[in-house]
Amino acid sequence: MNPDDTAPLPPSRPPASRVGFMLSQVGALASARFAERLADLGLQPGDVDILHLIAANRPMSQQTLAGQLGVGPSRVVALIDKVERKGLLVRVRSAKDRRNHELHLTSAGQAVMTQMRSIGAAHEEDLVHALSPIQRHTLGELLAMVANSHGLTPDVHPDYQGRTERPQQSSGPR
Amino acid sequence: MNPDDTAPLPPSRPPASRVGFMLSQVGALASARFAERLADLGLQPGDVDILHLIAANRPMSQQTLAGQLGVGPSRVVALIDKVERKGLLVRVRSAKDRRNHELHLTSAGQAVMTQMRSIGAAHEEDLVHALSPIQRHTLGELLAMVANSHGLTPDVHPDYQGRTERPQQSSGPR
DNA sequence: TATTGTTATACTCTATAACTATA
DNA sequence: TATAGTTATAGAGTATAACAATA
Repeated sequence: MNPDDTAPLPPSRPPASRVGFMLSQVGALASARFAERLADLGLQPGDVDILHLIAANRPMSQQTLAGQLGVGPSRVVALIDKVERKGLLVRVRSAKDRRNHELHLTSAGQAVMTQMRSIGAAHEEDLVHALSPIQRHTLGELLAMVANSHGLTPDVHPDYQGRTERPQQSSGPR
Repeated sequence: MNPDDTAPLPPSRPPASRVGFMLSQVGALASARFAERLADLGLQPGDVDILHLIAANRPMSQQTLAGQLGVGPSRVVALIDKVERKGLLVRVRSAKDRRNHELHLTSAGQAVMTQMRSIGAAHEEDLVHALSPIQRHTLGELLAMVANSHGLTPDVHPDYQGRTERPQQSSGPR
């Protein structure tokens, strides 16, 4: 099947009028499937965001992390406790300012980030296994156009911000 | 720009290798934007699921609704209380079996469902405004292929089921 | 006095289990 | 005894405010 074919589709799935719903639906599937793969590594989705942020900007203070995540400092305490208990990061008192906790990835934390790249590839393959390479490319390009037009950046997932306002998760239109 | 062009993309957005992340990202955006529009009508995303289910299969008992939503009967009580307080549905004792509550949409509830169709169209237009009609069609077709290949049905959004297992919402891979 | 991180408190959401009224 | 719906209870998650250590 050629995705560029402009011939009308069978009425079971009206295409253009339900893109919003399908995006919401397939996006939720993608999130859920990825969460399952993370669980195999003993990780939760929120853990990944924290590890990525620290890896990209280390060492990082808890205040800075709170700002990046869009949550209050008190919540960061529990969030970090959890990941630290898994041995993926450590808090070290800053020598320059002893109020400050520097967050560092452990070697186990770095190993996990390497593992995540391979489960990401497997996730990708599972998700779009029904599409040909050209179709995958096309889908990626169209999604990037939509993402860019709404100011979504390639690296930031708006999960934490969305959790601030209720209701945070939604169905799409029917 | 032609989405079928197989030429390599600029490296800022590797297309095929990050479709999973972008699906999760754009899907979350679609859900959040739709939730905003619902809020203008005084509705929350969960309300919509309930109204749709009752509209499709009325009258409905609370037990049946609980089964469809994948939640326990006690939770349905609060869920329905909220929508009933908004005047969109009513509970009526069944004459045949007086233990049973039949759930019916009110005329206000039916009016809301009509309104939802128009906000759905506006939502759609906002979401994919950056795409040409042909590109929207292509995106819809590709998403439908992905959805069908994973057994997603055109009318059911897996939100409630996902809430059962923790963590329910997730980031995508980076 | 201001700032970093922590703890205390209250509030919401949800699941499980007891309860009632019907059958 | 079994079933539909309700209420009671307990646990998790999170936001706000009070607090201790450091600057």
